[in-house]
Amino acid sequence: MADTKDSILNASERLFAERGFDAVSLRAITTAAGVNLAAVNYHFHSKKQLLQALFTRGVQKLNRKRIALLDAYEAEHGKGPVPVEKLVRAIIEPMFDITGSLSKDSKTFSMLLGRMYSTPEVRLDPAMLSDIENFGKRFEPALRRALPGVVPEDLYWRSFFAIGATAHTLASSQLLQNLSYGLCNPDDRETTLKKLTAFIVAGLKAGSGIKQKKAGKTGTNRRGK
Amino acid sequence: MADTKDSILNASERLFAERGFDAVSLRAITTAAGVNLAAVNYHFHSKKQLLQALFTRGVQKLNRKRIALLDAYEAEHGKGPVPVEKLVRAIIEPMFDITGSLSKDSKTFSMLLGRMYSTPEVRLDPAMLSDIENFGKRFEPALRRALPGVVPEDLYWRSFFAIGATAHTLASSQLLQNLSYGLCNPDDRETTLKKLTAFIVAGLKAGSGIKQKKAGKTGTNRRGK
DNA sequence: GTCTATATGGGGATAGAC
DNA sequence: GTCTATCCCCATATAGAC
Repeated sequence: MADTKDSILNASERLFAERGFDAVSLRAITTAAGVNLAAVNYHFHSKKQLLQALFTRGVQKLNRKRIALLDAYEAEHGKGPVPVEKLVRAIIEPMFDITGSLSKDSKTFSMLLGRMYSTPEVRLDPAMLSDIENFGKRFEPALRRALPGVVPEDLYWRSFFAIGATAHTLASSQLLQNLSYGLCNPDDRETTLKKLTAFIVAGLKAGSGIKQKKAGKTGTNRRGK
Repeated sequence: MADTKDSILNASERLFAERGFDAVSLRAITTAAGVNLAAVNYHFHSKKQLLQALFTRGVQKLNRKRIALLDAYEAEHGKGPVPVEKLVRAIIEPMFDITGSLSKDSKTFSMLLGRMYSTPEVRLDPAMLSDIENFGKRFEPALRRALPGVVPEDLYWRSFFAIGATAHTLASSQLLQNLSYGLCNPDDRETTLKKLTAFIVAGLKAGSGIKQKKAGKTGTNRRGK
């Protein structure tokens, strides 16, 4: 049985993901976790630091899985570059996998993660920072090799956009079902992953075949200005 | 001159965008607006409905501009389809333009809009709904024509991802500056637009038809399931 | 480590004079 | 329409017994 601390983490992960940080009171958390109200402040010192701990735990789990996938792919491809498709997959797939500790709801932390990017309450603590650095050190070179035609600046831009698409998918996938009049089913994990990966890969590769979009040649993209 | 109601709208637009809905008190709003505390409830009945009004006002402004742009592009292209690039541009560009009523800060509503998608407090009121419908009725056919190779289901998926990329850019562009160690400058509006448009267009077109994306050796795009 | 009880403060909303 | 004063609730956080 999870001890008090873990119960709190698991309950708050779910609640924050569902309702957002401000909308969830400590009372709601402790009730859901079956622990005493004062336990949160005893174990985490404050509500903010609880959120902090939550993210740190989640991001670490996440990056461990990502790097494991990358390791596998790199082994598979020997000295050649790992194709972009697989790199994107390695980064994104774990975000749709994380089960927190509740086996029934598979998307709790992912939803929370989707919210994180627009959650100013979260500050990067040292543990999380070093974790993110490790992640970057592993994936950046791999991406560079896989996309030799994309200059570093663009690689940042595009990765940033990719994060946005992913975060939005994690946080608001329900919206898609409405917008598409039921045509798209975001609860189908594998389909979602496939569509998202295809979109991101295309965006990352954009125009990397032949022409650069720098001033000079206008190529197919005529800007009427 | 802005009357009380508008002062409240403008002040709250800025504050909500900067700090988020819950983090901004009515007292902060009325102080910033230079009006009395009770004025908010007098004019908007509640804090939630203030947010509502804010979104309705913003979305209407936004869609008016978008449709005007589309009109212009369609006139320009006669009976032929408007290229995807321009459609994307017509949708996205106004989001980076909106100045609210504060001439000095150009991104207030846009940032707020970026947050909206993960803001459960917002419910679509009738005015906003009909507005969004008009928007869809104008742009959906145009997109279909511009992307004949993309099945409707995928068009929804991809538009959804595009929204995510855009929202993220609007809401957290500051993040990019850090992630890229200063290499990318998200305050440069025109560059941001160009990069974002290129990314989205590539994602929308992904694997459609023949004419684009030859990424050399990794171009093994196994389609079909 | 866990609980009860409480301190302390801020929040949204309103009543009612002007 | 605008203001003052206030109500009342609910939040986080802590003190101190067990």
